[in-house]
Amino acid sequence: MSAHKLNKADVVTDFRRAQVMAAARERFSKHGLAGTTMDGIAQAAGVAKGTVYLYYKSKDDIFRQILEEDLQNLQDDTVPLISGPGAIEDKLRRFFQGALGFFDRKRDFCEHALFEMGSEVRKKAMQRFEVVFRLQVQAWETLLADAQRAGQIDVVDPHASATIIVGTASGMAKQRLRGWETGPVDEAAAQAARMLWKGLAAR
Amino acid sequence: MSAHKLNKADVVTDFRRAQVMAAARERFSKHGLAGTTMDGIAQAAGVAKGTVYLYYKSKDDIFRQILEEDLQNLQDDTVPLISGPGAIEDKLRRFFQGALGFFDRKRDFCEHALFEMGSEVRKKAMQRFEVVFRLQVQAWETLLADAQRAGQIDVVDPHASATIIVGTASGMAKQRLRGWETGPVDEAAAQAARMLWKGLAAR
Amino acid sequence: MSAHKLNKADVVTDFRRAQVMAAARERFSKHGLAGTTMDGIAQAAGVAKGTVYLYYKSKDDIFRQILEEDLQNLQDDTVPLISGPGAIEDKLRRFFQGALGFFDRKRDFCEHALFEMGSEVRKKAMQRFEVVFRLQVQAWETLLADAQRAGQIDVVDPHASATIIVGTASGMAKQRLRGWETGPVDEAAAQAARMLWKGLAAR
Amino acid sequence: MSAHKLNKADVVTDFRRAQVMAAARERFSKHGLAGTTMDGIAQAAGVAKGTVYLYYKSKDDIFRQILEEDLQNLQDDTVPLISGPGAIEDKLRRFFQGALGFFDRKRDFCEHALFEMGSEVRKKAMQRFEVVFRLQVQAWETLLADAQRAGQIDVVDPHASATIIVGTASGMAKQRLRGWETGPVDEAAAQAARMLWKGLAAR
DNA sequence: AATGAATGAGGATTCATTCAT
DNA sequence: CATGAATGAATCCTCATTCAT
Repeated sequence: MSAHKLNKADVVTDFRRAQVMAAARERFSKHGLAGTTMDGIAQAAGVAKGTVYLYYKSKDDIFRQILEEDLQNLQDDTVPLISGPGAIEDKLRRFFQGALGFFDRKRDFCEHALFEMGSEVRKKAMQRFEVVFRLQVQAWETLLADAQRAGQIDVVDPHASATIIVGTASGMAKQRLRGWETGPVDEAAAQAARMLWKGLAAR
Repeated sequence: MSAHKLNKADVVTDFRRAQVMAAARERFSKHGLAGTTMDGIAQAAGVAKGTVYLYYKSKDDIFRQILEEDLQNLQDDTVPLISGPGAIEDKLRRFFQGALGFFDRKRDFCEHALFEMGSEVRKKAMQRFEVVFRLQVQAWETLLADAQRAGQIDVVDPHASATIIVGTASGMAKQRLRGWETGPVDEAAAQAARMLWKGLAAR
Repeated sequence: MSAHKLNKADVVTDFRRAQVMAAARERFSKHGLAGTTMDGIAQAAGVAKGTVYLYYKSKDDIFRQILEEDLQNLQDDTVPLISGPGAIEDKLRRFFQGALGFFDRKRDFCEHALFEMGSEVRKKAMQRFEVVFRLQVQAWETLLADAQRAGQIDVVDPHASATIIVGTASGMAKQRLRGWETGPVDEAAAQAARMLWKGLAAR
Repeated sequence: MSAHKLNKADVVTDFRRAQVMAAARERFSKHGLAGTTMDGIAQAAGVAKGTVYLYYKSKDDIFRQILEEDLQNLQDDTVPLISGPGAIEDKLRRFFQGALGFFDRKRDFCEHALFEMGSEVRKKAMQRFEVVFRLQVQAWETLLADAQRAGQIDVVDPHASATIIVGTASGMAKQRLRGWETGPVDEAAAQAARMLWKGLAAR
């Protein structure tokens, strides 16, 4: 009875939070963390500056929450499929699609935000980032070790290979983030997957 | 013997510039661009605030010069060896060594600095970064195309492969930058080189 | 009754602007443009430094607005009466009253401010000043030329005479500004008017 | 033996002082008091900054001395001729020539400097200015009173008339200083003299 | 005497945060 | 709940002056 009952106050609260978050995302994307002002966020959100503080403790608080949301998305877009069903080569391709696609979508925000925070915030953010990274590596490592035992591939060091896979995805994502490579995500993902698969499968 | 005769003033100037730059590097590494104050730099350098301005025009100026120095190093550490003599597999290994080693050495500074600048500075820095990136990709692409023609390897798309090589190096560097992977540089480089080489050489 | 209905915000804004402007006027008068600090203005206005910036963009902005207000006053006090109705001798007297009286009232501010601004501001201010000057000369010139045609006076060069009238007023104003002459405005105006009138009317 | 014997040190000292003063005059003219830096003066003088301090105590000191020199010139150009021999109308003309010509020559410097100083310096400068002013008025007043007694003219109040004469000169000088009037000095002086003379001589 | 590197006080401006309405 | 005026700490940069060489 209570779990799904949202009273008007809750609805308004959710709406305001989303409204502010969207505005903040836009400003962070355009001007970076330091370059974004609470005035700017409030203005973009169409509310008064004081109102922002009703929903978020501070500028850092907003930033942290945007980051958390995005990293959760990245995790969801890349980790589950590794341990799911399917051929390894296929998973490789879909993994690259997920990672590259994510950063393609978040381009503007990531360009500024991922590395621009004060030491406190950055530490937290990096810890959260590390979680996603480790989950990705772990999932690949498990998969590769299993495949190795099953004689499907011949890798000496599953962990190192997993690290390389994840590193490649992240490095390619950065290139696309900067606009240095601009081809379609699917094609880039396919080529990376093919090349790494050959590297893994070759005797 | 006379061409490089430095008078005392020059020596002092060089010394001060280095002194300030070292101090700035330390502060940028610890606190990021926005978090570093000119007061802090001056204090760390053991000089008065005004003295810093005798050697650098502004905070951004210091930052830019550190960046330029570092990126030139990165370029020197990675590009020439690709077009130099040697076997491809060997070059792959040395390329990864250069890139990973560079970021290992610059860890603290890079952690903050590479992406944290105001939009003006960032734009410039990114352009400079892009130059190094393109030089790396270009060198690999040429090498791969040549090897392809010589029948040494079988790559469908030299540009895509070059991009993947460079992306892998950068992605692995970031992992090490963050401290998520900490093994010896040479080993990581060797494994990445071996895997990519198999991916390239496999029929 | 409704057209000029001011809501409370407007009233407060007007009050603050006036409050800051009055404080600034006082400081500029006492310490000149360069010698006046925003801290000083804020303190004199009894508000925080940041508050000053809510109402004026910069120190120069405040200065410019004070100047504009004063110059508009000077213009209103001297130009209209010249082309209005009345005898020339009477207009001369009232013109001197207007000009001398104006500077008597603004003594402190003018003492510093009229000439003390940075080259940018000064240029603008001088252009505005020139406008008032030209309006005064023009008005006198027209009047004298008309009177000449009507045979009331005998001036060879209406422009030169107009320039002398305006110059005399400004020169006498400066003397009073500096406190070098201190008699009543009306008397000084009357004497100048009488002397110039004799100079104009004499055959 | 000692009065006219300048040893080498004195010559150098005089040379340096003049060198610095000329440089300072140029900078003050171009950039105003606040806008002129000791660096700029030293550079323009072709000496090191420290050297400037060997010859002048401070920036204000330089400024004061330039001012003193100029005001002495103004005095010499205007006061003696009033009490010298000649017809009043002629003296009027030469007085205007002296005053207007002086400011024509010093245009650049005066434009900035006369009113731009900090309260201490200004006070001193204005006192010195007042001396010249009073000398001018006094000289005219004496002359007019004498002429009055001699029945040459008919002025009710010699002091007021003297004040007007001096005020007119100063006001016209300012107009020319600003570039609002640009005709030849002699012509402007002649016209002003003629008009004031008619004002004085008319019954 | 001459130098110019070093100093550091001083000032304009920004902006996250608070709080009275 | 919402507002936005007010705050003032924080920071970059300038430049007159000093002093060791």
